[in-house]
Amino acid sequence: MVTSGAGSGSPTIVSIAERAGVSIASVSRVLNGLSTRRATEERVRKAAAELGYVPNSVARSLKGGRTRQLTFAMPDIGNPAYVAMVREIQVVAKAAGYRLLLHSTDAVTEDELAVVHSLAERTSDGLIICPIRITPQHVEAIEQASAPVVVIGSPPPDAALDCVQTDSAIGAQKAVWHLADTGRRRIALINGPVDTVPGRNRDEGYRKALTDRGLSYDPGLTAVTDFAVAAGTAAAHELLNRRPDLDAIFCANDQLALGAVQTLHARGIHIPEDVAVAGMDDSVLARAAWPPLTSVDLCSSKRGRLATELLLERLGETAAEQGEQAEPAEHPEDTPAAPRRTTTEPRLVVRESTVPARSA
Amino acid sequence: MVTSGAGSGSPTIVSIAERAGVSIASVSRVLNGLSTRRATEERVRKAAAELGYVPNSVARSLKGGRTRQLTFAMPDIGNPAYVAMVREIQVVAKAAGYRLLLHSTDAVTEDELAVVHSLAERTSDGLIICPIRITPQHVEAIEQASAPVVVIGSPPPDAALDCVQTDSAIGAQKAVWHLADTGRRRIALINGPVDTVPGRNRDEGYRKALTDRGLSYDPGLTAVTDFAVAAGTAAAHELLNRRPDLDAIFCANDQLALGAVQTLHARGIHIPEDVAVAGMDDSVLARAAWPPLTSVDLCSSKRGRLATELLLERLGETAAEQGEQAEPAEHPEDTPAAPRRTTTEPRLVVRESTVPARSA
DNA sequence: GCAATATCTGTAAACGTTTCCAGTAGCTGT
DNA sequence: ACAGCTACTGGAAACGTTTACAGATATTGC
Repeated sequence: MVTSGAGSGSPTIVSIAERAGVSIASVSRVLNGLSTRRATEERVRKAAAELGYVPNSVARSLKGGRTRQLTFAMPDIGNPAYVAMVREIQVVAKAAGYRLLLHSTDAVTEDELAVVHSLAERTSDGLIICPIRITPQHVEAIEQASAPVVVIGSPPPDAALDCVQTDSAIGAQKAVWHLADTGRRRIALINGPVDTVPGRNRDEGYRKALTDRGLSYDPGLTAVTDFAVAAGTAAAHELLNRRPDLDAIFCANDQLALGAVQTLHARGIHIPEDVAVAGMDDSVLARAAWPPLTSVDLCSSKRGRLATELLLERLGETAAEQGEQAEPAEHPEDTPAAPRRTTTEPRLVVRESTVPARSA
Repeated sequence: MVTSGAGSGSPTIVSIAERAGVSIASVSRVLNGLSTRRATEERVRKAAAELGYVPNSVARSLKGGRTRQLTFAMPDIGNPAYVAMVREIQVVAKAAGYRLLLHSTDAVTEDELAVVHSLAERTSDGLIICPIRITPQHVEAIEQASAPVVVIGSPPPDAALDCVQTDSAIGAQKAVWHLADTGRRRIALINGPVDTVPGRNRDEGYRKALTDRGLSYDPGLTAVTDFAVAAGTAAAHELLNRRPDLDAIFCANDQLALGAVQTLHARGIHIPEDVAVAGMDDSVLARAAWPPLTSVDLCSSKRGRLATELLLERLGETAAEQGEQAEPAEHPEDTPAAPRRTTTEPRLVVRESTVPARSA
């Protein structure tokens, strides 16, 4: 019937232009709400509706240089702490009109670097990355990255990176203080790998807290393993064999704590009467356990939100309720914005795994 | 110094062509491994390396019509069953060279339809969607979708959709059989909304199993609420108030079961001696609970994997180890491939929440 | 060394948009 | 009805690739 355009694929701006008898420029303008004569607008809208036109986002990205996609890379989606981040990132990103690309890196450095480098492919407009080991290569790759990157975690202080961190050493300290203050004297530690930032910090906080409370550090009371439930189970067995008199276990995350709890149950040891258990992350697992776990809230959700907001700001999405006066507009063009570090305060959440519930 | 190209943005194929003194066509050919004279290849590679060239995936997508992105849309990333799917989908997609876009729909129909329709934007090459309510609009939208869609779930039998399903009615039946066969007589049900496919199926399986074992259906023993931990806690309280003599609770998923377990603990009721509890999904929560939960494995991971493989096949990625002879190549072009339904078999996993552990 | 061939290379078009620029049509005021 | 202005419109270029085609080299056989 008609000349062309109706042919094969989905309708484009060209099909609409033909059908409406206008130029593609006019179609584009109508569709983007630029001022147009009433008659033109109506014909274009009609044609677009009849054809069921939907703009091609790839073409739009190519022209506009923005994909409206963000990437989140984390070590392990099996860890509820990261799930909490994903959820929050998704919400904020979606609200700002961005889609979310997900990467699981298994905490493998090469994979993490690959994700950073892949920004050069222009597949997404920005990256939130959550590395548990931060090498000089990480820092360099991120500093050189071809799109904004926000790190969730704690890079070395001299690294000029945007990041959202939490002081998990203090978090660990708070947990151990709490254990000591509720009368525990032989407090064990089940930690993740100490060559990771979280592992190192937890170790540091644990030791400091012991000193603070006049307890001595005893290597026999510590175990180092992976951040996972099964690892917690095994480590707890080992510790109990070695030191049957321990009266508390502080675990570097909730997964480890859950594992430890299983071991204690299996051995008929009462929580918290015989042994108290505390975890970190305050993830859903802390509430899922029995007894509910005392845990240090490291603000996963909040960090996810803050990271996303910071990233959006770097992307020039004036982060709406920024509260501050809109001053920083005067950027001398070549000065990169000063890296910003945001810190959240860890918070101890006490539950029945360390303190018996008062009977009802 | 040089004429042009070095200017602003990242290096393109044009910059390389200039630097190497060849045409952009040659650059493209070298970079895509097409046959080239040795000298040309070397100069191009050298120039590309010096400039740190990375191909622009958006431009590539526009030309090629493929984005190498898949989308996964699920109701709630807080549910570990979906997390299991995400993880598996990620792995398979990544192995095939696809990135993964994530959508959380909160099980809101409009959001789900929007995701399906957004395929027309060509943002991703295919979609895996996991709706818990499947309306005629869903079916129609998916049938008309402008890219392949695989449903994880159970659309009505007459819907011509690719899907990966599991018979959760039978799953529920198996769980209730097990409870009855271990001596329980007053078996309660905590279900999710019955206007969802999973809710309806669980209800059906529960009733069938009761009949099978000569138990009568008692509305006073059932509660309907949301698929969430807090909902499980509340529902269990309600049921126990109403029927203090119940001796088992079958829960429509692990989150509800976990909630129920909390309630039982809080009331000092012993599991499984006084009341047995069974859940569904066999998620990490089932192992996290104490006592570990008997649960019906609905194959979340496997369904995620199968769905992704099916989707990749629809995308023409010859799914490698397909085993079959490569016959179906002869497609008469207009016949759409016959919709395929894959079903996984639910499997009961018995743990201590229904059967006391034999003492060691 | 020459023709015939095989191999490689460059030009240009295409993918679907947005946007600059110049031109044209429509208004306004008289 | 006309000048002058504004408001809209169409042509064309651009974003960074891939690829068909034709044209240019290099290779081979004698």
